[in-house]
Amino acid sequence: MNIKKLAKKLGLSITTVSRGLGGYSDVSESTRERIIRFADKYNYSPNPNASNLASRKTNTLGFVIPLYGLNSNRLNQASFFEFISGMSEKINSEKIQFLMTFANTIAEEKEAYKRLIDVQKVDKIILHNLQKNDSRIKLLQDNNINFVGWGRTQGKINYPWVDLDNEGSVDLIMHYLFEKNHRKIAFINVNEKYNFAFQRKQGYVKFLKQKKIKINKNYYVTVDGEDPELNSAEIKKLIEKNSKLTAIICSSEYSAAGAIKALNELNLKIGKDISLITFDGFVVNSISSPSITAVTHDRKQLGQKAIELLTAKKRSKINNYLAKPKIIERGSVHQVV
Amino acid sequence: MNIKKLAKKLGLSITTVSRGLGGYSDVSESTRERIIRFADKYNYSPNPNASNLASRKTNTLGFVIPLYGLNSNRLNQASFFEFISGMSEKINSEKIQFLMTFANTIAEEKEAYKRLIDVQKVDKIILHNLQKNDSRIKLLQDNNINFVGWGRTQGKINYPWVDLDNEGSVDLIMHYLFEKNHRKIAFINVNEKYNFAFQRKQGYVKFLKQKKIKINKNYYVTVDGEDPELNSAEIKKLIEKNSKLTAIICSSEYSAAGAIKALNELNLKIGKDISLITFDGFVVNSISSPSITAVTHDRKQLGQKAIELLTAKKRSKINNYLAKPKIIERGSVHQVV
DNA sequence: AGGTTTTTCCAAAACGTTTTGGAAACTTAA
DNA sequence: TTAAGTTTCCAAAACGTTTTGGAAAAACCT
Repeated sequence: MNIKKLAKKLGLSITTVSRGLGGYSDVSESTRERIIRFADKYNYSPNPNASNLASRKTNTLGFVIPLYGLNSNRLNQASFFEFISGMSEKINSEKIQFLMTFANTIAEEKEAYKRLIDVQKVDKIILHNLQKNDSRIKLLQDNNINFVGWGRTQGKINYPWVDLDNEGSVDLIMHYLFEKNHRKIAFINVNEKYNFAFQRKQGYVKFLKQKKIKINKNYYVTVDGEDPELNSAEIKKLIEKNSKLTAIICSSEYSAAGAIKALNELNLKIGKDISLITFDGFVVNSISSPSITAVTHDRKQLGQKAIELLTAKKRSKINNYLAKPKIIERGSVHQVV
Repeated sequence: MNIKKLAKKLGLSITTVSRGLGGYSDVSESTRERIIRFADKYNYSPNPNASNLASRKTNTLGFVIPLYGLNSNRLNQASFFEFISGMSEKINSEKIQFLMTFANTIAEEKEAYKRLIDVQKVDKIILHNLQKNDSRIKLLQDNNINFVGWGRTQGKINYPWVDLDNEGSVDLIMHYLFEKNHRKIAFINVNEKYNFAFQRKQGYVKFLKQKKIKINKNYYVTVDGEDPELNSAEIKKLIEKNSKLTAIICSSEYSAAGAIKALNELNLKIGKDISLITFDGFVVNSISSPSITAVTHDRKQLGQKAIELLTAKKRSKINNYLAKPKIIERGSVHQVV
């Protein structure tokens, strides 16, 4: 079934059928309804290749998943599912094609974006894991690609984005811990080249400054996900060195896992001898006992918003969305006496 | 840049350029090289929409990820990444478009397949989570879709597939445990409607029969991923009831997590008081201390093989691939004295 | 040299849409 | 009643490829 046959069955021109389905005002309401009824009946739906070709668009959204660095560890990959499945829902209601691709190295990632643009001819992209100064933005703008960032940069460039409230999250956590009388709080962050990590550090630093507490450099460390053994060891060292520590904040699933392991090995009871609070905790909380208190964002909604911004017709003033952090209390944070 | 402009620059016809890039024998080697050189120079790559339209193919591969039942739990979603990233590598070298979609319910999943076929016009599909008798196979065959199954059914239908060696894996585990003098071995499986779960049970049953050990029905239980609390509770009950148990096999990340939690709560030391061995263990092993011994398959390779079978030109006799299971020893299995 | 085969190229049709620039039919205004 | 405007439709061009059915040129025989 194609538009030609359908037009014949309807006794209409191809043009009218096309415009009718497209919802244009130059076809009367009554015939439009008839067209849609027939399209339904004969299970017609326009060939996307022909449609895209004719309309000089591709209507295709590209998404690159990096599997190196931070995301080389499976624990940290969990959050993608949430985000992507959020996007997916919105994508299905628009008529967008969703193209996903993986990259095992930085080189591959760059290659992947080029491929998406040059070969696959995507005209939309969701950019993520933004660096402080991200060269990809220029690439996309130069190629006139409609994009939304999942994350912000530090540059002055104005572009639509959605993001977690990274600074706010840490602030929220710090307030929460402070109320439970924690004062010696370690923060295990990820590499600050990721802007979200930098923002989280800002939250930590600003809170302490505001409370006029001198920052103890031994309490702050960054770990990447690349070497699992190193991770746990690093954290263990941190805890051993700083015996007065009462709480640990983890910026990734991966470091939370490392922390749990380290604390177990040091025979410190989580939620009793020492407190642990993590970002996300998608995975770790279903394993550890007690479950781990976490700060989370609705990542599914974040994915939905990203698509909304991407497909918004009028470039309205509000071209971004900041998710609200929420603390989910479980059993891993105790009151200091 | 398009083929017309490129042809002009080359002083050749559009046909020759197209056929040259397509590697047809009716363009001489020397001009073909020239064409490719020019294509490279002017960064030309054919518009996939036009190309697919003209060649009456879509060259698009569809993949549906279910997020309900077994896969509603994030722990169990980890294995998808491996498989998909394996596919991805092969997909990039062929010129296939990869379309992914999510489904939160069975109804949505059925809808998703229909959508892929009717609307998105995919002509290739990787089918997975196969049921014992899977109605989707007929749907795909009726619609003349080229597909490869990740998993087998019980029907007699001949179709290309890749799969884990489910029966063999359990057999391998049982031998392994047996050699360490385990005799009271529980098996926490997932719902047997999934054929892979059924196959794993077969492995368990057959081994015990072969060893002439009567099957203790209390030692076998299935848990889905839908209710986290239930999961851990169920497993706890199983352990409490059967105090002679020396080892537990878990058929999913999720039940392994439940088991770890249950054992912790019962104050049983893993790898000392009781042994634990799990399928995959992608996630759990990086958290638990001691790490969990696991049986694994190379899922990345599985994804690669799936694409290989999908794109194989000649339907050769060998249209399937069974991955080899491997036990990765960590610290969670002890010797029974 | 003349005929035959092989190699190398190309013009034109086709794929299934969308969009442009009217034209016909119907309404409204004077 | 007629001119002007509005509504509703459509023919034809365009999008960028692939493929078909030759034709010209070159190579090979005898």
